[in-house]
Amino acid sequence: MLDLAILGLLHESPMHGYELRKQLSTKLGAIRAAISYGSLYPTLRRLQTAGWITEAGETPADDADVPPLTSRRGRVVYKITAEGKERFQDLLAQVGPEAYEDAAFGVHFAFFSRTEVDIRLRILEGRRRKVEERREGFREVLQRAAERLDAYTLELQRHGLDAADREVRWLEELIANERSGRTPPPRGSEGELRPPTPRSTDSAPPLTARPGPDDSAE
Amino acid sequence: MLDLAILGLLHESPMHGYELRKQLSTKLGAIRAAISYGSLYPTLRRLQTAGWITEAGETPADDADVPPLTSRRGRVVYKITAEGKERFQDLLAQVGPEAYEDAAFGVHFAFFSRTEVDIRLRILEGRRRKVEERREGFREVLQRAAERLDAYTLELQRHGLDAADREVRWLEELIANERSGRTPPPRGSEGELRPPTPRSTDSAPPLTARPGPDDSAE
DNA sequence: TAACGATGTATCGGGCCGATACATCGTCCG
DNA sequence: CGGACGATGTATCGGCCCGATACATCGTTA
Repeated sequence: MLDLAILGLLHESPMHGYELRKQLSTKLGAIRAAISYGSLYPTLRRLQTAGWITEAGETPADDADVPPLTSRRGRVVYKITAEGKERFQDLLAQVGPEAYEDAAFGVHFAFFSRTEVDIRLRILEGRRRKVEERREGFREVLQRAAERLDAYTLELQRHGLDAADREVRWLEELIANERSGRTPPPRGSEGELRPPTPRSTDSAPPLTARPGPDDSAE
Repeated sequence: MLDLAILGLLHESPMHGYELRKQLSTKLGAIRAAISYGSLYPTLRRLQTAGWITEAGETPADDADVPPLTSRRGRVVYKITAEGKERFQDLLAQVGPEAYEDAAFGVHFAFFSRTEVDIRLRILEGRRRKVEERREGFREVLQRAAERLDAYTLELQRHGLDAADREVRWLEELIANERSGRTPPPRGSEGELRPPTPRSTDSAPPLTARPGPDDSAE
């Protein structure tokens, strides 16, 4: 899961660990909290061993007189290899039930611009089914066991029901949009394809509900 | 975190592992996915070693003639000890920054009926602050870096922004309610907005946004 | 009678997190 | 001038928790 995210980012441009973490945090911020270095560095080493990425020696811009004082800085820049790109495509297209999980779904979604439209649809629909099941679970609890639970637990259930319901509707919009052929920018061109932007300053944007964690998730 | 949840459930009544897992799933369903046995059983053993819980031997209802054929079934019922109850209260009142995390917040919330009002308020406010920060993060990304991100990533950000925004409002309602002295969550006051069946078959219940998980991004 | 799904306990490998350590750099402030 | 601080940067370690797996019993269904 981290593999996919890291390969995806390095596919866009070479980077060192720290930068990688920052970009992951903003790109996947809606999905999972900032990824820990305790995950990041071991994963980088694993990817390197597997041959998906390599170190790309920082190109020190070479200065002839200053160097002796501070020994070469420890900045390690990674870049993706040809095998890494293949691996990335494999992972992208690998649509198992895990891809509908909160975090994994988010990562797949974040790289949708690099994904074929039919894969996108399969993932969105799988995710929808999963969230629908979740939602029905909440409904059942609320209808059948309401009197056996305390007020706060019930509130939590309503909370969950509403979130699931919203996410289903969000997914439905996205699915409809994909089917209509009007898909967001294919790649490389990030000119504004969304002139209307109906939600910029709005207090209550249309879509949503939270995949994360979720949660952890988690 | 699991400790708190397990002690809380066993505080209500003795139970065996399987049952514990089921109850946790419904009680915390909005927060985290079903807890794994790979977490549950080791945790139970840890709690037992610490003396917070004990085995309460299943009271086999004793039959004199049937036993020899099948050796005693392996059902292990656990019950909380006096020390366990103390521990539970300690954990409940322990309001560190961790308690504002998605999963931990959910667990604390689920046991709010056993928590003092002032603790409840502190947790709700801490959580609110945390989610507000999250929300501002999304806003900044959307305002300052919108043109550097692809359409799907942007959609994810809006998603997150909306969810965070909703959760903040949810928390605000809960906080206001706590302060008003009307301890348990309100319910019923929002009825007039949509007269027939507030949320049973309705597509859009009132509150929410999702605390759980992580995310997870699994 | 065989298959299946629910109930039930348990372990193992591995992913990921939080805490921590350490080092450099620029800036702010006394 | 010097020290504190925060951002940048790499890295490890202990531990929580998950998913997969194994195994066993029971009742229902085919």
